[in-house]
Formats: sequence, structure tokens, C-alpha cells
Amino acid sequence: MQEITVPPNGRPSRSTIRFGLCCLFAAQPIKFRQTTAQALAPLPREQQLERLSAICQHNLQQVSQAMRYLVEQGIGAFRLMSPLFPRHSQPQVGYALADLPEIEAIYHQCQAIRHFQGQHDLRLSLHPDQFNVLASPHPQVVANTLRELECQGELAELLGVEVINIHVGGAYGDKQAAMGRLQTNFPRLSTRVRSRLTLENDDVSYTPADVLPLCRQLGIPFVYDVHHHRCLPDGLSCERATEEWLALWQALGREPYGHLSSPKHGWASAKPRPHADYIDPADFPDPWRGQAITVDLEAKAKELAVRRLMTELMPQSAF
DNA sequence: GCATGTCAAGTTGTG
DNA sequence: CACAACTTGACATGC
Repeated sequence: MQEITVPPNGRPSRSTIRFGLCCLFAAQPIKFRQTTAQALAPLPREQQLERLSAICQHNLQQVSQAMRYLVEQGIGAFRLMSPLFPRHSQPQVGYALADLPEIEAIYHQCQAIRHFQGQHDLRLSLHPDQFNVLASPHPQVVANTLRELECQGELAELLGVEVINIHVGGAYGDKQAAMGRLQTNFPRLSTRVRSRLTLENDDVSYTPADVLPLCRQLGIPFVYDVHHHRCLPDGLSCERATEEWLALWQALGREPYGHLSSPKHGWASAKPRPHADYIDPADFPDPWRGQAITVDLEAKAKELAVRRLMTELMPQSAF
């Protein structure tokens, strides 16, 4: 294992802003593996588990490499791929971790990751995908969501992941009713999931003005995606939303988590939603300057985008 | 090798 | 009404 040297390039080791990378790498040779239920289905159970076990080990090894790189670069947060353990909760080919043939090695890898994360103050998060809808009126959808979130919670505990972030989901023509269903379903989650769960504003239905009160009622933090807020504005200014966002996390004694990205086709385009390769420093919200927060950067150029924004913003005294 | 269609799952808006 | 977009490609198949 390489010796970690922080800071690189003579820059200060920590700004008050902690920047985060999402899931993947553009240039670094760090790749995650996957498999599909269809590919597994024809195999005997034993072979399915062998294959899954190998993929899990590969992915954990890649996480270790990713974390070492991030620490070297002064990048303080990392969003893990949600299918790190592929098909974990899938009804037909899903599995309990204890069933994997190499489970001892896997636990050992997890422990090493958790230890490294703690040693280097690297903040880990998970962002289970769009199929997880606690506000759905369909019991089956909610049941699938609960099952998947519990798998994510198990993973989070093993790896030292602090945040499991999801969206509220669909509106079904009545946002208040949908948010009520989410509140009803929330207590059905285990403590290990509830203690990590956060809700994020999206760009089609739920704005910060919707999600902030919901989070307050549930006693969980709000992840502020400022790009979504710009795509789907509400009565709240960025300043106001930022104040409430920070207050919520501070009340819980935790460091605020936000998301930032730039529009691929510019703000004037008809569709500002798709993410650009890099972050335009002008898109960094003024009210966020100087705050002790974590900002995940959603940019196609991945680690290159994080490094570029950090170099562009660091020299300024505001950081 | 390389190109291409497919992958568990939900919901919404667009063409 | 089919399909892309969403945090994001990688896998599996066929040539």
C-alpha cells in the first residue's frame, strides 16, 4: 500500500468545503463490475454465488483503490455505486451475504474500508436508485423499496457509510398525500437505515420547500441539490434554502451534504437538466462559500471535474 | 476484437 | 402511446 501524502501540490490540505466524487472514474483505472439476474438465472445456485462473491470482492477492492486516490487528491467524500453488491435484494437470484463462499474475505475487506474511511475522515454515501419509492401507493413497490434499503443499510454498516440518500419519488397528483405515505412507511425501516437516511429535492416534483418540512418532521437531514432547485424553483431563494438546509444538519450535529452540477447545454437552453462534463465555477452558490459542508459534484468528467473545480476555487480566499 | 441490444425494479415529461 | 431521462455504464451476445 502506498504512503498517503496530503496535501498535493502544496495546496492547503482542507478547505472548509469538502468536495465529493460520485461513483465512477473517468481517467483512473478503477472499474466496477456488474451482473444481471438473467445471466445468473441459468446457473446452478453454487455457481451463482461463486460469481457474485467474485464480483463483490472485485468491487470492494476497487473501492479501496478509489479511497486511496481520493485521499491523495484531497477529495473528502465518495458516493458508492449502489449496485456494489449486485442483485443483492433481487427476488430470484438475491442472496444473504453469509451465503457467499468468500464471505470471510469480504468481511475482512469491508472492515479494512471502514477503518481507512475513519482514519482519513473520508465521507461515504449511497444513493439507491430511482426504483426506491417510499411514497408509492403500490404496496409491492414499497415492499421492494424496504427490502433494497435494508440491503443498502447492511452494506452501509459494514463499510462505514454515513448517508443513504433517496428522493421522495412520484407525486401521483397529490404531493401531500404522497409525503404522508412516506411518513407512514418510514418507521418500517430498521434503525440502521433510518439513522442514515436523507431526502433530496428533485427536478420534477419535490422542491426544497416540500422536502425541508418533511425532513424536519421525520428528524432526518435534507440533501440540497442546488442544480435541481435551479431547474425546479419554488418560493425559496438559494440563500433561504441554504439557511434551512444548514440548520437542519447542524441541529443533528452533522456536516451538511449538498449536490452541485452544471447544465450540459447552458442555463438558457430548453433543457438545462443534463449534466455537463465539468462544473462551471460560476454555478457554485455564493451562500455556500466558507461553509463547512460536503458538496458532491455530479459531472461526467468525474474525478477530473472535482480536481478542476478544487483548483479553480481553492486560491480564492473565501475558501 | 468489436459492435450492439439489454439490464429487476418507478415515475414523469416529451416526441 | 412509446420511450428517454434520472446519479451512472457494463454485461452478454453475435459477428
